Amino acid sequence: MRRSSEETKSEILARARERFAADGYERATIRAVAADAGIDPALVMRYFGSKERLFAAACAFDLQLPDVRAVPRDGVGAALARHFLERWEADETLTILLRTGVTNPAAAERMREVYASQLMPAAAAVAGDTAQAQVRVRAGLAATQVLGMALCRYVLKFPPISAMSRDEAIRWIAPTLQRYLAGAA
Amino acid sequence: MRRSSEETKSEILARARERFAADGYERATIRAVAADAGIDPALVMRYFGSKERLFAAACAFDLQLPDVRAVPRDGVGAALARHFLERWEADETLTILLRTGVTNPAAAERMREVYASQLMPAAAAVAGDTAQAQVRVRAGLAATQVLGMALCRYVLKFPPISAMSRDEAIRWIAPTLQRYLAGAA
DNA sequence: ACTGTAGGCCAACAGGCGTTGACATTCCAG
DNA sequence: CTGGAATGTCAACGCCTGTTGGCCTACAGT
Repeated sequence: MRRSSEETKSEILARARERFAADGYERATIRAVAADAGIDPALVMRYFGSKERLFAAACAFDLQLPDVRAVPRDGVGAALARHFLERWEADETLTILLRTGVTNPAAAERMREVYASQLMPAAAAVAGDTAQAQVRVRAGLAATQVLGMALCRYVLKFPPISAMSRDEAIRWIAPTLQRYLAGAA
Repeated sequence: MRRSSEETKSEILARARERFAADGYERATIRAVAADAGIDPALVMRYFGSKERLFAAACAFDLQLPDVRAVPRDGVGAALARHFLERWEADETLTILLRTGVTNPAAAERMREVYASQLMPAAAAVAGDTAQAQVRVRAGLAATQVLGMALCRYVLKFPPISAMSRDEAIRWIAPTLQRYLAGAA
């Protein structure tokens, strides 16, 4: 009995996050996660039940969006751009979602949930009393630019995009987000 | 001897494209492709040598970008937006690249090649005599918006984005592409 | 000191995968 | 009519996967 149950459990979770983020769902194997954690694969099953449930635990996720009503209306684009890039680099959860969401239906569903429950309300706060349908479109458009930037920068690693500084990336996409969220229709 | 060698070969290729586009690289199995084509898996190997070479054949790809010098300078954003969406819906090759590029290094490399050899020249033509590094950044930024739109619309299927008409999508992202390619730095 | 239990390991399973080589069938050339 | 390519099938291989059940082993409570 080396470690406490909770310690091993969180160790497994940490290694699983790394693997899912690096390899995607299919290529991230339970055996590899177990090897990274220095334990037997059977233990992973004991603690998480199945690969699918391990995955679900690994991508529990909060965007942690700030209250957009606290920033000046013409600064929401820049504020969101900065927040997203920082959030992306803070831990690997968003990379997991992006890498796995493209082939794994459950992960894609999770991304739609994050969009609906976390991004939508922020867009609604910016929009004020605009029609609901219009707000959903605007939030979706913001998602296309944010996810596209993340895809090219962190996953596909397009040289000019992954090489540019965070501030420069923010400077470029902030006006785009500003227009999508608060600009003319 | 039912069909000619070339017929079956292209039948295999067509079914392989469908599978790769729908499932990504790992989940698209040679056995499934063969079953779709109504033949034996061994035949796929005979004609393509390995799964990797089948994949390479399946994503041979030409963006078919129009000559941007033929469109007015303030219309390049709209022209490219329209071209990309039409190109995306014309066949499944771009979806293959996007679905597999996220987990498969070879596919990611292929995407970087497409960016460098096909998108870059177009951006250079728009930019005129701007510095090369600046052009690469601008082409990369355009890629973030185009790929982000495709990701949300065709792969993740974010409801408001996948439901909007092609023209509406073009109307929204055209100004973004315009600014990235030809706007102020 | 003894025992129950929690933490961990081992070996094996059933199934799917890419890949291979030997065999069958069909067609065309001589 | 016959032989040899061309086209296609079959069965099996070795490997890796998620998953399971039984077996250790070290600690905690009495």
